[in-house]
Amino acid sequence: MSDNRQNIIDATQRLLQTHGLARLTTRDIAREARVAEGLIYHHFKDKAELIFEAVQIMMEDTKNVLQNLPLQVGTRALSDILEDALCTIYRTHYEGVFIICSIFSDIHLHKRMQEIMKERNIGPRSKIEGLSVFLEAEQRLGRLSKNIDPQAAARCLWLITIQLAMENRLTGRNPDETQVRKEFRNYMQTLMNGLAPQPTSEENITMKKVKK
Amino acid sequence: MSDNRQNIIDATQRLLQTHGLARLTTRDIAREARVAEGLIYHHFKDKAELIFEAVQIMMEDTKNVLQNLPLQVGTRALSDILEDALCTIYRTHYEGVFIICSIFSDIHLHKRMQEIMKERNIGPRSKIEGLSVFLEAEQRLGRLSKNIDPQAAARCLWLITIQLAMENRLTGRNPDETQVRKEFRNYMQTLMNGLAPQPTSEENITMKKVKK
Amino acid sequence: MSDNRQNIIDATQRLLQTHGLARLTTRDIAREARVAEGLIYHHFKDKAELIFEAVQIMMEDTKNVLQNLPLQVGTRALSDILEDALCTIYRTHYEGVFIICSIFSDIHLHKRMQEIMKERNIGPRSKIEGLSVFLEAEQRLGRLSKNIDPQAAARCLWLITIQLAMENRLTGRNPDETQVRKEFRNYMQTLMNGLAPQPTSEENITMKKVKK
Amino acid sequence: MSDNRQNIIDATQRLLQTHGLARLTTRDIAREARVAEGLIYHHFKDKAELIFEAVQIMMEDTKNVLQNLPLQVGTRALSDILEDALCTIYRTHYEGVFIICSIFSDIHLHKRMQEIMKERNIGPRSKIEGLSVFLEAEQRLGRLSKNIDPQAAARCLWLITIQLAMENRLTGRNPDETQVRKEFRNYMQTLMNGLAPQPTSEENITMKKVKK
DNA sequence: AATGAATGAGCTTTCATTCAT
DNA sequence: GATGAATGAAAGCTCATTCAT
Repeated sequence: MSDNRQNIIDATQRLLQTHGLARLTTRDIAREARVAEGLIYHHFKDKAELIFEAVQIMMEDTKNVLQNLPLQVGTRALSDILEDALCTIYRTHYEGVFIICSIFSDIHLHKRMQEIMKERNIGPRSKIEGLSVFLEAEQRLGRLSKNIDPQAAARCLWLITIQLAMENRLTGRNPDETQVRKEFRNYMQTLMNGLAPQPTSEENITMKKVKK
Repeated sequence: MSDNRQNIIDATQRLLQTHGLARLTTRDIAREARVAEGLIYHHFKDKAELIFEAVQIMMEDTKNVLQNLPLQVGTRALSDILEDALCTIYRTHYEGVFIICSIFSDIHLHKRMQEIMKERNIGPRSKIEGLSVFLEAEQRLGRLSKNIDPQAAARCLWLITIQLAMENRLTGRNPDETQVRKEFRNYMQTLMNGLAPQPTSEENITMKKVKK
Repeated sequence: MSDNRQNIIDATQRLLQTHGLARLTTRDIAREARVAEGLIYHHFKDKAELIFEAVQIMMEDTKNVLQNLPLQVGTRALSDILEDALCTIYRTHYEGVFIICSIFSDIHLHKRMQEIMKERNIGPRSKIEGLSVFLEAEQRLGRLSKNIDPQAAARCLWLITIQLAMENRLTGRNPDETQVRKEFRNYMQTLMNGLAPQPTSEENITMKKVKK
Repeated sequence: MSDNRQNIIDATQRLLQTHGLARLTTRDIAREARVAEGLIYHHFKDKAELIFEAVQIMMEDTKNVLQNLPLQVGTRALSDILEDALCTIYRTHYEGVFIICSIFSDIHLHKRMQEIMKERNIGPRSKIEGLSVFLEAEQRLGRLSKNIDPQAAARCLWLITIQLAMENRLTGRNPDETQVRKEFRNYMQTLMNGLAPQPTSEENITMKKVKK
């Protein structure tokens, strides 16, 4: 006894993640879900409704994952926590990048999604929020510079994961977590030290380097 | 006497911005350009090449700004130069984000685009290159920290503008230039100072602030 | 209750024989079979696969005759067995020469056909094989010269029927079976005796003639 | 000063020989002839007329080549003369096989060609005639078995070259003359000795073998 | 005579959707 | 609920032909 409605939604999600919306056909969905093509129209009014359902569920999932992130404030070395967080965000985006792009490619879909996102408060802002709150807390603990704006910082970190996820997805690579982690460390070094020239003596820089 | 090649490109741009890629058909393009459908294939090898051409022209502004960036090394306050550049990039991407994402949402189209880019020796990197070269020069002038990797920094700046463009599009907002500029300044401050807490005395920070 | 798959194949055969491949369109096939054009692609991967299927069925007779040939080894006069077989091959090829040549006239189609044959492990050789095996058996029985290469001989016989079919089609003639049979006998005599002058006495030749 | 009319015909012939009729476009012809596409319609009523002209000229050429063959009766070793002749026929067919097949693929073209061939007495029969006459003469000289029918023999030889030409053209191979010659010798051995078992003593066979 | 941009009908193929079973 | 054969509109693309220059 299988819940075919759910099967179809799951199959749609899987195909959206791996192949995108542009070439997503009802035939492929039916094959992936191991049901007849006609059954789709028994459970959903049309293809658009099915896609809409699938995307919505994916977005809720992503939101939940990210909102549970900042429970770890002060528990471990900051860089470790951040790395973990970024890896989670990376994974989420690696899975969702095709969908996000797809929504932009269809003005109809885009408009409807905008409405939904407003209603349910799902959106990039709301997701970054979790990271931002976490950084603010760490800042209060003195583990982050008092000069930075936590929101802006959260965004910078956020962006890097998106970029990496898109690049890897589109080039067909799927590096394992250790590799991803290594790349993040590289970017984070730049972000932590800042772009501005250091006004202090040479020792300072050396010290920093030693620290890491 | 009409240049139909240009007509077709213009029509494509118009339709991309108003309806998105998903609903873009050669039939519609021909109708919009008031030419026969077959003419498209006289001037372009296939639909992908036409889209490529349209996107290239849309990105012209960004290209020009970034290629001319190295000429401004050391001319004005670093933050001013960067702000101007980022604003232009932002604007172009705000206009074009629909189209760029669309291409990413269709694996077939994306592959064909990469082929065309190879044929013509154009790469997405080439745009960031200008920014990267500029940052390196500024670094040599001592206006940027010696600890940063100019390439990584260029990427961070680049990403921020794209992300901002996407986010505003996704949420349906269209802030005017002063607002955009303000937001950039916020990000850049974070990037310049770095996330890490300053190990030196309070004066240091004050000095930095004064400098800007 | 109609088997539309078969309808489509039948319609294809009819159109191939009456109009040739050059003017064969999927539209016409669908109309002839009284089905929707799209149905063709439900039952066949592409137009080439449909044509392949149609040709296969047309060649069925030849296949059966040749595969059953080894069962007749030594049962009747060798020349009778061969004549029967060649007549069937002739007939099939007279019907099918248009189509076979058509496939050779389109490089794309020809390549696709070879792909399909590879997929299904079918080869044109396999038909000649039956003839070749038969000749080898007869050779062991002493009813064929020990000096000949059964494969080369099989090929010669095979070619003669095809050539005759092509020539008659090309010149617009359609001789009845007795005429065809007579012509084959003529060829076979030449093949059996060989072109080389007989080095032995006159009696020899007389003996041969008596034998047949 | 160039005769563009002839240029176009020549280009058409070249393309027909190498690529066949099925994908022959006026655009390709114009490019091959280095003229504008429109010029074709200045010199020929339509594409069909051009093709017709080109094919006709090719057929006349072939006819001439083959009718001059049997002037060498008795001049050299029989096998040498035959080998030379077969090589010429082979070459002609290697060049013409696509055309022959193409004519079969279009019933319209086929019917018109049939008419023309009748009018001008060009056809496979008339071409084989030359070979047949030659064999008859050699038979009278005692260099061929008195038992064979020269016409049937001519056909057998003829067929072999066609078959080899088709096979090589379609598999994309173009073996040089020595290779072709070697293969012919193999077939000719079978044809010369005949398929029938040798009724004479064992020595005879040995003698034959020694002879070769 | 020569050009090549422009036309538009027609091609193969795709795919969301329907419907008899 | 479930199937999958069947539909037909529309997609990208080809190509013989025309025509202003």
